[in-house]
Amino acid sequence: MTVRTRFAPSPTGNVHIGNIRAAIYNWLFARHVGGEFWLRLEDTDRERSTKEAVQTVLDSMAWLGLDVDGEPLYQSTQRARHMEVAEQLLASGHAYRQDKGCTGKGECVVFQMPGRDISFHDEVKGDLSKKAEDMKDFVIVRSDGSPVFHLGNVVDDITMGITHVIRGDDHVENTFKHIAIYHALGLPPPKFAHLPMIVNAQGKPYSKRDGAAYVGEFQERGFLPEALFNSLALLGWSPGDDLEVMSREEMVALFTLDRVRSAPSQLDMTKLLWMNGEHLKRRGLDEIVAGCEAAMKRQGLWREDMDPAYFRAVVSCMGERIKLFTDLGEQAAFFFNEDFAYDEKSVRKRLLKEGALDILREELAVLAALEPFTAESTDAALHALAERMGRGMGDLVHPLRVAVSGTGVGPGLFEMLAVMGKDRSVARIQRTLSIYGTPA
RNA sequence: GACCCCAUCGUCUAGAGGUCUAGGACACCAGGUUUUCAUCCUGGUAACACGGGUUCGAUUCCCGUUGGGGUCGCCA
Repeated sequence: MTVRTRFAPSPTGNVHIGNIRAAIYNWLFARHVGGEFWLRLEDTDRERSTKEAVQTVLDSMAWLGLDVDGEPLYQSTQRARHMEVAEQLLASGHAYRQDKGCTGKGECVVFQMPGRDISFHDEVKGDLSKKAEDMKDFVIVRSDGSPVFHLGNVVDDITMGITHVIRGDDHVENTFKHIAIYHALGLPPPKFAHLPMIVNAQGKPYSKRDGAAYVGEFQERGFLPEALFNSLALLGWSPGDDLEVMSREEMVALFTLDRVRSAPSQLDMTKLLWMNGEHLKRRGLDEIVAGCEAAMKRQGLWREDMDPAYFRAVVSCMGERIKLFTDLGEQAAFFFNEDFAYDEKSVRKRLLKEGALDILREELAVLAALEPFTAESTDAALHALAERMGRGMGDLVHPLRVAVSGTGVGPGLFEMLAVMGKDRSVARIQRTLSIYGTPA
C-alpha cells in the first residue's frame, strides 16, 4: 500500500512554526518512503478562512519547498460526505441524537464511545492506551447541523486515503476518539505519530510573544528557507550521527519516525542564525546578491541609482559576515550612502586621538596619488607610509577605517578601499576631515 | 482535580546494561592567526532531576517522588 500523509491546517492567516514543522515531518516521511504528501485545508471557520489565509498556507509551503501531491482538498466541500457518515453512525447505533442540556437550540448528534479500552501504537511515543471509563461520548454534529472537527477530520482522512497521520502532541487525546470512529465504521485506522511541541524558555507552547512564530516572519527577516527547514527538522529529530547542516535531499534520505524524540524542545534563534550562515555558504554569490537586494528593498534601503557592479562587489566583500540577507542593509549601509553617520565611540577612540587627523591627511595625500588603486596597492602604500612616519600600522588603519566607513567594524580595510574605489575613498576622507579636522 | 505524556551540558542533541572519567553542535570563556572587523585554528567551563529496586554492573530496565507539559468545548 502506498504511504500517503497529509498536512491539514486550518487557514487562519498565519502559519505557526510548530504547525509547519508537522508539515515538514509529513513531507519528509512521505518522500523518504516514496509515498505521497497531500494537503487539506480545514476551512470550516468561514470567517477566518479567507482566500488570503489559504494563500498564506500555500505560500509558506512553497517557500519551504513542501511540494504537494494531488489536488488540495477543501474541507468545506466535504460537508455532505460528513453528514452522510453521521447518518451511517446513527443508523448503526454508534451515535445518538440528544436535545436536552444542549448548548445550541436544536438536536445535536453524539458519538457513543464503545465502552471498552482503546489502545494504539504511536510511531513516536510507543504504545498508548486509555481506559473506557476515562473516555466519554462526544458531539460530532452540532445542533446547527454542522460537523465537528473530529468527524470531519476522520472522514476526510478516509476520503483522502491517508495512511499515516503525523501531527502535534496536542492531538494525542483526540486520537482515541478518532480510532473509535474508525472502529465504528468498520475501517482500519491509519498509523499515528505525535510530535513533541515546540516550547518557549518557560516550557509553554511557543507563541508570537516568544519571538518570530510564523513562517512569514522568518521569511521577512531574511532567513533562508532551507535553514528554517533544517532547524525545524532538527527540533525533535536527528539522523543519529553528528550531522546537522543538511540539504532537503539529505534529510529525505535519512528521515525515519523512530528517530523522532518524544520530549518538547525550544527553538534557539542564535543557532538558527548560525544555521542560516551555514546554508548561505552553500549558495552562490549570485543568489546572495539577489537575496540582499530583495532584503534591502523590503527594508526601504534600496536606491534606484544603485550600480549593480558596485553592489555585487560590496556583497562579495562582506562575505561570510552576512548571516542574514538583512545584514547587508543593517551592517553595511555606509557603502551606499555618502552621508553616512559616524559612530561616536569610534570617532572618539580613533579619529580624535592625538595625531590621528594628521596621519589621516598624510594618508589622503598618498591615496589620492595612488595608481592603480587596489587592495594590494593600498596595503603596500600605507605600509610604506607607516614606515616613513615611524608609526605602527594600527595608527594608520583605525582612523582611515572610521574616515571611510564611519565605524570601527566591517570588512578588511584594504578590500573595502578597493571596492569603494579611489574617488569615493578620497571624497570620504575629505568629508571626514572637513567635519572633524581643525582648520589648518 | 482526573487522565495521558515527558525528563542528558544554558539550548538542540548522541547514547537503545559494560566501549561513558557521557560524545557532537550552538552559545560562552581563554590562547593563537589577523595592522582593524569577521573568519579560521587550538583548548576550556558545562549535563545523566531525586530516591528506591533489578543486575556482577545502570544514563540506559522497573517502581515511586519531584518538576514540566498536554487534554478534559456543540474550537480546530
